[in-house]
Amino acid sequence: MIELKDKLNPAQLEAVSVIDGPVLVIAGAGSGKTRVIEYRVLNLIRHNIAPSSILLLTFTREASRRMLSRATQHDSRCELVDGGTFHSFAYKTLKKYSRAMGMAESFSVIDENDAGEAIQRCAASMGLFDKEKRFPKKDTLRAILSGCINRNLQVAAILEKEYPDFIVYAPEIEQLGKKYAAYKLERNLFDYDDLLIYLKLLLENPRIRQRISARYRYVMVDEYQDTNKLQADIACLLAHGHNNIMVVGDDAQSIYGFRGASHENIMGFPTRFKECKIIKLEENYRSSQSILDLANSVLENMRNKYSKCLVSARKSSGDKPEMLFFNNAYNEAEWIASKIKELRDEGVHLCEQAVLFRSAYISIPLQAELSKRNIPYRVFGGLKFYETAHVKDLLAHLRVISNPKDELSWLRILMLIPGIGPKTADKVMGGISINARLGDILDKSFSAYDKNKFGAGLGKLESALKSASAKDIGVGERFGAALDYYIPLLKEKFDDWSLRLNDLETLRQIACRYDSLEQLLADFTIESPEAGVSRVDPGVPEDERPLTLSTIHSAKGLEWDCVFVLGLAEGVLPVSFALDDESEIEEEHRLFYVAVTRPRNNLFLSLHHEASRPGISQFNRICRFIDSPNIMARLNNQAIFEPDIDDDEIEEWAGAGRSLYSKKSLLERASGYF
DNA sequence: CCGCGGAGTGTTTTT
DNA sequence: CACTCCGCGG
Repeated sequence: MIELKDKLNPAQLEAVSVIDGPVLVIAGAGSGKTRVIEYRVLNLIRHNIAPSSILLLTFTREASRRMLSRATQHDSRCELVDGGTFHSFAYKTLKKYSRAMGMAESFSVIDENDAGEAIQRCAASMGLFDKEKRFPKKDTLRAILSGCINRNLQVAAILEKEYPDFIVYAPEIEQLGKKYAAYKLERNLFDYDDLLIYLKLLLENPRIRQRISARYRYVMVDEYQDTNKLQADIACLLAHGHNNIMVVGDDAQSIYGFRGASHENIMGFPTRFKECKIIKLEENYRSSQSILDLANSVLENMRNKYSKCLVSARKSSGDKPEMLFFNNAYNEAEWIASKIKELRDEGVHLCEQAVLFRSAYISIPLQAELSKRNIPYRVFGGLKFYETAHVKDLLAHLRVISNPKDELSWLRILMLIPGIGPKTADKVMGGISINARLGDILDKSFSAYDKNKFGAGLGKLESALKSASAKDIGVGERFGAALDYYIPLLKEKFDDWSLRLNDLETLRQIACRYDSLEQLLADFTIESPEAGVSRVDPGVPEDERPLTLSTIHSAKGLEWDCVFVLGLAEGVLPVSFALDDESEIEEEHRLFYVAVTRPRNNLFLSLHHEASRPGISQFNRICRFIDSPNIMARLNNQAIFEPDIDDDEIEEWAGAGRSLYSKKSLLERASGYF
């Protein structure tokens, strides 16, 4: 039996030992936050609290899985703890109470793309695009409406702040929001925001709330600094009956402001729960003192003063972080790839190294270089597997089986049929009464078009959907039926169909593991699996696991021995869109802080002079968060890499379409004299 | 009315 | 580059 006091420092032990009542844990980077949650779960269970009455809400499913699997190693009962993201918890709970709420029993969760599509249809039906051609586009409309919900603001307030050009359209956009809400309800569609809205609504009913909070007697929320108003309300409602709520977070690591996260949540927690115990964890177990010195200097430079100073628990000060400058993205990629190899040869496994960046596109030259050198890697963040066209196409066929009212998926699959475009799809859709059952739709609505030129295509779809929706077959078989039908269309639609077919085969393997089609579809939207790799397989030995490439956002809460942060130039980090807004710059600054606090031993910061992409301006100045004396003093080597190149190499560059400067940057420089 | 090709536009971070 | 929008030929 593990003695908690042997494993924890006094502050951690205090947090872990609390059984009842509200607790706020302010946990600096690397201060053992994960450890606190892990042992607190264990401690609760040792006090004979039923594991199933503990609820652990985290930001990613991966995070909750990680914490629970560690706790489970100490005590197998920990496996029964309920956990997940706010969105997945909302889905699960709403599913259970949907009838009580007066909604359909089964519903589909739609992603942002589909949400945009739905909004466009609503706006079009209201004639909003006819009157004014300057009316915002669907993605902007979606962002505005979602902003209202996640930031708890009126349409006019969002417009004023973010889209001043569109202020005149406030009344129309408000109407659109109502129309869109009705559209989704009629068709059993929930977008990400609806999951939270309706969960909150559910919890506002006293009887249901009592029931749910009796079920979850102990609530824990990780990364509380990144919750928005709606999520904080949900957490508080859950704790309403018993006040047994522990929230853990670090205001200096708040990086989801764009999604409505508000530091007021974590700051206001003691006001919301008057008896709340506040525990601060400041001792850092992760990084060497040299890295922490840098991190502390970063904190010092922030406008918002975070009362924090990380102290290393480790003895040696370690290597100073390095700052590297490169002429172009290719030099940078080459250098990093060879350094990674070098470190691996010195015994740092690839899985103990990571490369972090602000935006996914920054990593593309590096990905090419890694592939060239046969260094295996995994990419987190950026484009999602389930968002690719072929995956969405295939899933749409399954979605209409699961929810025949899903107009968006119907339109998608109808338009795949040769000869059917938007107009015809709409017409066929009109024949599909939104109250109809799948069998009726297939039997009645489709046969009307037998004589049309696309009748044969429709017929094939009909029989495919019939076999995919047959009774008493497994999810894998349904998937297979849809895939058989889709393959010819896939080949027709994409030149690179064989790669895409591979993806779909992988997907089929995943589908086979599910008992419920609805759950499969929900998981894909709410907790997207990574491309190809479902999870880190514990069977794979450490030295064969791949390198991690990740956005800084997706790297939150994780750590590695050795971390590279690339693209540290103005306009990349901080991103160009943030440059004229002080609070957004602050968030970029915190993002930089998150990045530098990931490594245990080695940190390499780098930038290249030319970020050339069509349509994007050039960024040549070093990131402002580094460009200050107290930061520079913490960095080593500041070497400027301008490797000698010979004529052959210049030839090679020209052949590969590379150049030192883009046309645009040449022009900028030339005109800079005037 | 479909679907193709060309022009034009705007590029973040995540559930 | 990737995506949308527009105009034209079939």
